[in-house]
Amino acid sequence: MTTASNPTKERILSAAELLFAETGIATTSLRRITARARVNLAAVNYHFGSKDGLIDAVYERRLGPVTDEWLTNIERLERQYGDDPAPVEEIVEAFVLPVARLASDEVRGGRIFMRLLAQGYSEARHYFEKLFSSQYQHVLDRYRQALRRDLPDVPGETLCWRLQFLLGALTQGLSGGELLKLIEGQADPRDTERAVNELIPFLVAGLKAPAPKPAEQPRLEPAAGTADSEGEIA
Amino acid sequence: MTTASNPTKERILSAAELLFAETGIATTSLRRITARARVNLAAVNYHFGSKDGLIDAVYERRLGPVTDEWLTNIERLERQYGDDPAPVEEIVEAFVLPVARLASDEVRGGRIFMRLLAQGYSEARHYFEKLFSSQYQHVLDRYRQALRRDLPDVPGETLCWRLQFLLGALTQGLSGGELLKLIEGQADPRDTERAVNELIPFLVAGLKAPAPKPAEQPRLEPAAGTADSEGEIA
DNA sequence: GTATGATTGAAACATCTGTTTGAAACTCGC
DNA sequence: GCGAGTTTCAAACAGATGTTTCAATCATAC
Repeated sequence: MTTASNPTKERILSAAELLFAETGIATTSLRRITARARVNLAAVNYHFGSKDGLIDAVYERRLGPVTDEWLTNIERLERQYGDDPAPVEEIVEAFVLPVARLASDEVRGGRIFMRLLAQGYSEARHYFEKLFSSQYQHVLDRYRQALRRDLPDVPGETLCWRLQFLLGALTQGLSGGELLKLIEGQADPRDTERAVNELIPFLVAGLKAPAPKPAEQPRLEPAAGTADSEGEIA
Repeated sequence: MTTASNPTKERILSAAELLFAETGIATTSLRRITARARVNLAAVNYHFGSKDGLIDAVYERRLGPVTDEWLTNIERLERQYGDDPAPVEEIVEAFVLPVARLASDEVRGGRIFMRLLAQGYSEARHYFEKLFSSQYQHVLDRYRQALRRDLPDVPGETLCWRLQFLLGALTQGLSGGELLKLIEGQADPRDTERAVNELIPFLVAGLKAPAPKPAEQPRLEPAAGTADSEGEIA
């Protein structure tokens, strides 16, 4: 009914995903999408209601399986280890692998979507916040609690920060590595298997790091130059 | 001539930066910008030539000082330690602080720009690639080499990957933490000083992590469900 | 075959986009 | 005070955008 049985709907989704990732969501017109999908312009509004509906559908198609896998994995760990803390490595792997699997889904353009995901916070923020608070928050919290049990020396707040860093490194690392190309020609940014192999020790070590000393001295003394005050705008 | 002495130019830049960060670059019209800046519509084309010119100027205004500071810091370290390897902590701090200083520049809306930076790869990619290859690549390489000397056990490629992860965690961590809010209400995402304090141990530990074992078994066996083949689009 | 509902098609809709124009308003040296 | 150069302004420009319309086509059950 919803998938695969309806070819034009899927054609539109794939074309949209590709073009969104290539040139951004806002700058991609429905005409470019429908031309790429070899489908009539009106088909988008017919099948998805509006461009916003299409955007939602593009994200939904990919993110659903990831959430499911996240949930499956954490539940497996909880069952497996009971009240004992699961090893950090396994928790991290349980979190990273579903995303990596998405990124490595070449035939369905997974990596393209990863780039879309990395930019999601900006262009489709309202959708993300809705989606996040309804689904991911819950899952993410399970992972946080699992890590918490395993890292008694890391304060709760610090763990929150580190989860944020983890998410940043994860999306950046799996989104195809535009930056990596620029750092040096060496590593192949398309090698997801390799990316995972590199990511996990990095993240595990970061999570396990000793908690930062509370304050020391403030390191952010005001910058040297440029002291114009810049009037507010009403 | 160029800065501060020309009020409308600065007004446009600030209004554009704010709106770009709030609603994205492509979806922000010149009319919204000029209205916010209380300036005539034609002023943008008069002062910046085009919308693209304005986008460039917005990025340039913030990124110039960061690059300068990056360069200053790495040169100070090179001078200070000579042929000895500088401690990883200091290298990381020398890299993180200029960005953090930018993010904490509340009066000039630095954090807003950080969000813009985090989304920069997608919306202003062409500009970023130009800018990156002309400026950052060079600086980033100095940091990479400094770290390389200090981490002889970490293979070159692995270090490249880790630099990428570092950049991801850095932008995500300093961009105001939309995610952090959602993880849990605890930490204050606006506390840049705190973010730096948390970032540095995390990144240092990640960089120092033992190198990953080459291959093991492939961890990305194809996902369980969803086996529709998804026709290509020509 | 024919009638019913879902889908496609080409064309037009109003609106918004970045940019340009040319006249008015300034600034500043003389 | 005047006039050259810079900056502002309102108005218009051509083009692209998302959406709607309504007839044509398709599939399917009777």
